[in-house]
Amino acid sequence: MLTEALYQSKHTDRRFSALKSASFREPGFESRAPVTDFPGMLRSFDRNALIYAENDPATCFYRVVVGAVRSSKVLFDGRRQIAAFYLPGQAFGVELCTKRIFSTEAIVPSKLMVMRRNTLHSEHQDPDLLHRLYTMADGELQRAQHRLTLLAKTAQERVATFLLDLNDCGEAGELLHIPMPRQDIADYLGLTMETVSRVLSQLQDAALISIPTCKQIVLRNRAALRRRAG
Amino acid sequence: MLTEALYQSKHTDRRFSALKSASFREPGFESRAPVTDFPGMLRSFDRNALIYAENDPATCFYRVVVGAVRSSKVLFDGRRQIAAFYLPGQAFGVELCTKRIFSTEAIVPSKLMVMRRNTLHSEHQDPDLLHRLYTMADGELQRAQHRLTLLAKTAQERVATFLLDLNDCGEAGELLHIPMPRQDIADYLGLTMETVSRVLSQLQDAALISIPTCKQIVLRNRAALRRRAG
DNA sequence: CGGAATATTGATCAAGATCAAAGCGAGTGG
DNA sequence: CCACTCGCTTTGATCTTGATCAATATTCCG
Repeated sequence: MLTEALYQSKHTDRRFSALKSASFREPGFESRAPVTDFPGMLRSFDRNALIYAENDPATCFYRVVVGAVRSSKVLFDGRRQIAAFYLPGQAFGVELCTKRIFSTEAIVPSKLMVMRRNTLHSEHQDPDLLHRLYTMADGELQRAQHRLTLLAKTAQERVATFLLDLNDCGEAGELLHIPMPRQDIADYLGLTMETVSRVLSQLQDAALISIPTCKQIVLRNRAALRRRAG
Repeated sequence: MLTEALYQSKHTDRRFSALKSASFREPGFESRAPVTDFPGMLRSFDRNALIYAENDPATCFYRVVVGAVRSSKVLFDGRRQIAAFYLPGQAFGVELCTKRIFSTEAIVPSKLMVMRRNTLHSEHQDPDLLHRLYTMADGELQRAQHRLTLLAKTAQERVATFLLDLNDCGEAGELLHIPMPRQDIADYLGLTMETVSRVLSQLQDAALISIPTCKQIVLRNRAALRRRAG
């Protein structure tokens, strides 16, 4: 199944109109990074729309302008592992492989800058571009390796780590906007939805955070949170 | 603390003699990849010798010629997460970062090809080399992301995955040589030593593997093992 | 042969999963 | 405008997996 951006383009209009609906406004997820240095086409994706699927040829890479994206893989029996979340300003799909290993989906209605990779197979001609791709892949590697330490951590530590990481890549403020549902967080951390929810409640009881709505979390005591993150 | 290869060189002679001892012979871990295409110095490291430490400046990258290497990180309370193992033919330390995020150590007496990175900051001059570095970092990324799926897996699945992965990067034969102790496997998979040992025994009882000695495992039924790997 | 390090096996315990029910909130239609 | 519904979240009760604690067995050395 080919689901790369070209396929998506058939539905762009419908999706774009969906984007304009009132429900789209996601405070805290406006574009923060300059996108002008990233030539390509702007495309819109509905909530849960597939951006590319496992085994698709890797013809494009992407940068989130507005919204949020998850990359994931489903095991034979339905368990799902989320490999990464991408927020505005972050690039993804920069791996050098020809076939996608994870599929990616929009978590909320999102706008992505899409760049075709075959315009990049002139990579050898443009060491600068090559270097930038390498740098992006390297960032991805750093984050993946950082996440491997989750294997050694408890549920509390995993959730605390998640909140702090999300805080680092979002704005500096104490109010965190959580674009993804609890199930996504669970599949990202290797826990169940229920455990994530329980741990968040515990952290609230301990006055480390507060949860005004389930999509908003206030970090009340980042130092203590960092201590619990291991 | 600076522990890059230059520091190590002080001890090279002593280590090299250790390497020559009879105990060094590690069947199945001879050099399999050509190293001639990898200019650099050959250095020897004792068992458990530090190759570089967390926070060291990243001045070199490496390729295993003989032996086995682990890269790891220790949490504040002593828990350890192993990020990767490197076997003969595999390169490591190719991240673009300036400071090391993980430390690396020789698991058994090892010989490494060491290449200084500052000879590489002429990267822009050599797009071919840049491309090769990118390719290596990309391989590292693939493996790290693959390993993230461990978070969703049970102990049996983790151990089965480990055995198959080790088999993939070793020779084609059914006899697997395990250079690392059980504790390393445990810290790699996010389990305890005891659980690793128990699961291996279970797999042996189920006739999927046999364990002639604790450093040797025979894969008796790879298809079934793959099924258990999730 | 002997002793230290590493591995295996057993018994118990606890963290997190599972199963189940209730609560909440946003969008829909009467 | 309110009630209804559907999807998501929270909370509770119980169970299972893997951790922990402890003893024994191997292996690898000098």
